[in-house]
Amino acid sequence: MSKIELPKAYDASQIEDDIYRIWEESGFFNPDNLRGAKIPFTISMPPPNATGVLHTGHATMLAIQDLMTRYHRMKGDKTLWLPGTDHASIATQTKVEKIIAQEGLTRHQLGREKFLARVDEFVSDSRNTIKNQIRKMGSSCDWSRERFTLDAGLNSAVIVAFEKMYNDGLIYRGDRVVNWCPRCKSTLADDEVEYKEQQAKFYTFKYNKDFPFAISTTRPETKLGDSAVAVNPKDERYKKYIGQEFEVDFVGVPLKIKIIADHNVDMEFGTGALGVTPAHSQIDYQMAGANNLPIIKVINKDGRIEDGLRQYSGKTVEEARELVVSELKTRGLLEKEEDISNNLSICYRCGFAIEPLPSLQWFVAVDKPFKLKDKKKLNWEKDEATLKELAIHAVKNNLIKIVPARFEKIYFHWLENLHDWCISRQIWYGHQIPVWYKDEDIYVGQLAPKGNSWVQDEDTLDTWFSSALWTFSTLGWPENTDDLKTFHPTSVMETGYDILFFWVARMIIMSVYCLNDIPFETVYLHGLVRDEKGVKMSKSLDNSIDPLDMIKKYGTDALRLSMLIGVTPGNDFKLYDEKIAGYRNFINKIWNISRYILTSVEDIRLVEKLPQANTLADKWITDELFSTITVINNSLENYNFSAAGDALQEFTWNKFADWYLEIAKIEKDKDEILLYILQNLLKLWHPFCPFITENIWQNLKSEKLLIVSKWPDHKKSNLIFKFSKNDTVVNFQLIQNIITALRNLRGENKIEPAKLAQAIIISKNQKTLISSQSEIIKKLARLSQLEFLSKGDKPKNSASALVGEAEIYLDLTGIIDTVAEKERITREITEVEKYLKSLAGKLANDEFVNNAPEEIVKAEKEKLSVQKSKLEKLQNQLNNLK
RNA sequence: GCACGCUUAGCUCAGUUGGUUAGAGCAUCUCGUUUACACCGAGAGGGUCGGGGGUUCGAAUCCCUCAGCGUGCACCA
Repeated sequence: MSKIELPKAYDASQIEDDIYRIWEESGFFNPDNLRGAKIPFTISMPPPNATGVLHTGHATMLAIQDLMTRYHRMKGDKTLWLPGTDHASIATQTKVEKIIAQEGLTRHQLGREKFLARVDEFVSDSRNTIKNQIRKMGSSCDWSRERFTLDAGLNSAVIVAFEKMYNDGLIYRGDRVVNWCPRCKSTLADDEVEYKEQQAKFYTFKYNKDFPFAISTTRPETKLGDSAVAVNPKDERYKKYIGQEFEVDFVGVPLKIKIIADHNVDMEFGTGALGVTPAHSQIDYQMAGANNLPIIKVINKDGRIEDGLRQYSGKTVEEARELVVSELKTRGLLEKEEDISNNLSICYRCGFAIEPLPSLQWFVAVDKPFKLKDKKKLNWEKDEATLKELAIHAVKNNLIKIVPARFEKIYFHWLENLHDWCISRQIWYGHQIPVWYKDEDIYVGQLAPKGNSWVQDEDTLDTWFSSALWTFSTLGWPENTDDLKTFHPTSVMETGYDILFFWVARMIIMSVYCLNDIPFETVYLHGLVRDEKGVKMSKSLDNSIDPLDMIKKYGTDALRLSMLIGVTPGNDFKLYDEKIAGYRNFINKIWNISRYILTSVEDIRLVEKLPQANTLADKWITDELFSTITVINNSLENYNFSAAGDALQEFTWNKFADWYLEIAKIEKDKDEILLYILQNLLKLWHPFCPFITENIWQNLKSEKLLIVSKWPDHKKSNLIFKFSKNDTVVNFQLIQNIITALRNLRGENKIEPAKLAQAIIISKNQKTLISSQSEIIKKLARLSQLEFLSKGDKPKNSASALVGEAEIYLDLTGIIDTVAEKERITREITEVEKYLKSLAGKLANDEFVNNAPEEIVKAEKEKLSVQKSKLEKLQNQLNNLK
C-alpha cells in the first residue's frame, strides 16, 4: 500500500508561496525555456501603476491572463506573458507631492531635479510591492522581460515615436483651448474629462442697460472675457443686430461685444443669444477664430481670475461668480435666476472641476494623412492613411477582434468623433518632451544639438503616450529584436472595458503608425468588479474588497475561481466574501478527491494512457471526461472561461466525486482509472487554480512540473471501448435515476438511513442491464435485497416509482401509508396527463408535423409513447393499491 | 438627446446559431448509514424568463413597444 499522509483540509496559505517559488525557479515563465514550443502566444500585461497596490481589478485581469497563459503553455505554445509597471505620471507625482507636503515642501521649492529624485526613490521602493502582489495571484509571467514605462528602452521608444510623428507632421504644437485641471495643474485629453450632473443656477441678464437684449449663462464670471454675442442667423428677434458692435461696461469691466451669427446657436435655449467667451470654451474659441474676435483670458491656471479685472482679480471662480451676480443685481440687470441641472466637467483622476483654457500645447493629428511604409500587414490599399482611418480599418476588417463584439461599435463611434490628441502635460514626472528651443528655432530629438543655449520643453508626455507603445516597446522596438519578430503582434490584449479608449484604442493608433501592424489580434474586455450592492468598488466609498485579505482568508485559488466562473466578458460582476468562500469549499473538494485517491491506491504513479474501462461506470466516467474536455477546449478557444470552469466543476463534483468515487468503493480495483482521471483533472484545473493542482501533482511522481505538462486534447475517437456514446451514457444514467428514485422513496416514506430496505424492479426491456448493476444499486440505495422481474403487478405494501419503462417498488411492509401512496400516484398521474396533453396537442398540429425538422417530430412522438405507457403503469399501480 | 447593456428561483448568475417539462451555486426545508471531504453527503420545495404586442409549427432566445436600473457619448450659452 502506498502510504502518504495528507491533511483533511487544504490550507492554501501554507503552500502557495512555496509553489510560486518552484515555478519561478524552474524558468518556465520564460518562453525561451519551453523546449519544443513553436507557435507563439503572447499577452502584454496591462502595467499596473508602479506605486499602486493590488485591487480587485488587477486581480481579475491577472486571473484571466494567467488562465490563458497557462492553458497555452500546457498546449505547447511558445508562451510569453510580459509583465511591467506604469509610471502613471500624474497619479505618482501627486502622491509624492503629498509626501513632501508633510515636510512643508512643494515641488517648486525642491526644484525639478531634486523632486524627480524623490519620485524615483519612492517609485523604486513601492514598485516591489505591486510586483510581489502580482506574484501572490499566481501570475506566471516572465519576470526576466519585465519592463517599466520609464526605463531606458521604453524611453528611447517614446522619443523615436515622437520624432517620427513630428517629422511626418503628425505631432504639432498649437495654441488652443484645452482641458485644464487647476488641481493637477495640467492639461487633460478630452477623454480624461468626466461629467457629473449637478444643480446649477442659470442666470439671465444684460451686460448693461444699453445692451438691446439679455443673454443667459451658468457661469457669469467668465463673461468678463466676452467679445461677442452669437445668435442664430434665422432668429427674427436678433437678425437686425448681426454685425453691430457694442461697447459696454459689464459690472465694472469694459467689453467690446460684436453680434455674430452662428447656426449652432439654439434659438430655444435661454434667450437664444449666447455670450461668446473665446478663452474659456472650445466652441466659443472656434467662433472667435471664424469671426476674428479677440481672446480675453479670465481664468488663470490656478483657477483664479486673471489680473487686470478689477475687484475680481485673484478671486476663485466661485467667489467671482458671486461678486458678478451681486453686482448685476445692484445694477438691476439680472432678469432671471433659474435652477437647472447641468453637467460639470471634472478631472477623471482627482474629480476637480475642469477649466477650459487657451494654451500652447503639443497635439497628435488624427486626421492628417501620412505615408505607410508597409501596406501589406494591415491589408491597406492606398499609399496614405490617417491614424483614425487605420485604427478603424483594423477592427472593421477583423484584423483585430474585440470580445465581446458589441464593444466594436463603441470603439468605432469613439474614433469617428476623435479630435486631435493633446499629449503635453505640465507635470514633471514622465517622459520629458524631446523638443528643444533656442530663440525661434525648434529641434526635436533626445539630445539638444551642440551649443548651450538650447532649452528643453518643460512639459512631459501624457502617460498614455508611452503606454500606447507598450506591446512593441516592451519587445525592443525601435530595434528589430528577435523578441519583436517572434512575439508581435501579440495574441490577446486583456483589460477592463473602462480603458478601451484611454489605452486600447491608442495602442492600435500607435501600432498601426509605428509598425504599420496591429498590436494584438484579439481584445478581450472584462467587466468591472462591484460590491454586493452592485456599486463600483472604490477607495473613497470604502466598499472595496482587498484581494490580499481574501487570499489570506481563502487562498488565491479560491479568489481566482470567483473571478473566472460565473463571470462573462464585458459584463460587470459582483464579488463578496461568501462567493469566494464557496469556491474555497470547492478547492477543498478537489483536495479531498485527490486525498482519497492518493491514499487508497496501491501505487501512486502517472497514468498517461487511457486504461481499459471494465464496467459500465468506468465507461460512463471516461466518456464524461472526454466530453468535458471537448467542452472545455471549445470554451477556452472562444474565451468562454466561465463555461469551461462550469463544465469542469460539474464533472469534478457532481459526476466524478458524487457518483464515480462512491462506485469505486463498491467495484474496487480502479487504481489506474482513478489515477488517470485525477491526473487529467489536475491538468484541466491548473489554469484556473494553479496552486492546489501543482501541489497535488507533486505526489504523482512526475518528472515534469504540472505547469509544463501536456494539456489533455483527447478526441472521442481515442475511446477504446466499443459502445457508442449514447449507449454508455444513457445506460448509466438509467442506473443513476433508479438509485435516485429509490432514495427518494426512502425519504418520502421516512425509512431511516441506517435501515436496509428491499426492492423489486420490473423492466421488460432492460432487465439484463439493470440487474448487471445490482451491487451498485443495492449499496447506493441502501438495500438488503433487490429482485428483478420482466413483468408483474405492483407488489402489496410497496411504494412505487417509474424510471423510463422500469417500475421500481420499495417494500414498505409494516409502514405503508396507503392513503399517502394513493395521493402520490394520483398527483403524478395528473402531471403526466398534463404533459401528455401538451404533447398530443403539438403532434395533432399539422403545421408542426409538416414544418418542424423530422428528428424533432420523431422525438416528440417518442415522448408521447413513453408518457402513454407511463400513464398506463401509474393507473395500474393505483388500481393495485386498493 | 444618441447609443449600448441589464431585467431568468429569496440572492448571485448560466442559458452557444429559436426545438426535451428552463439550469447551476448559495440560501431554505427534511434527513445523516458510509473515515476523501460537515469547507461533507442524501432527498425536497422554489421560476406565467420585467410588462404588452408581433414573427414562427414552435420564443427566455428574433422584431416592435413600454417600464425600471446601469454605462458610454453628446449637449451643458
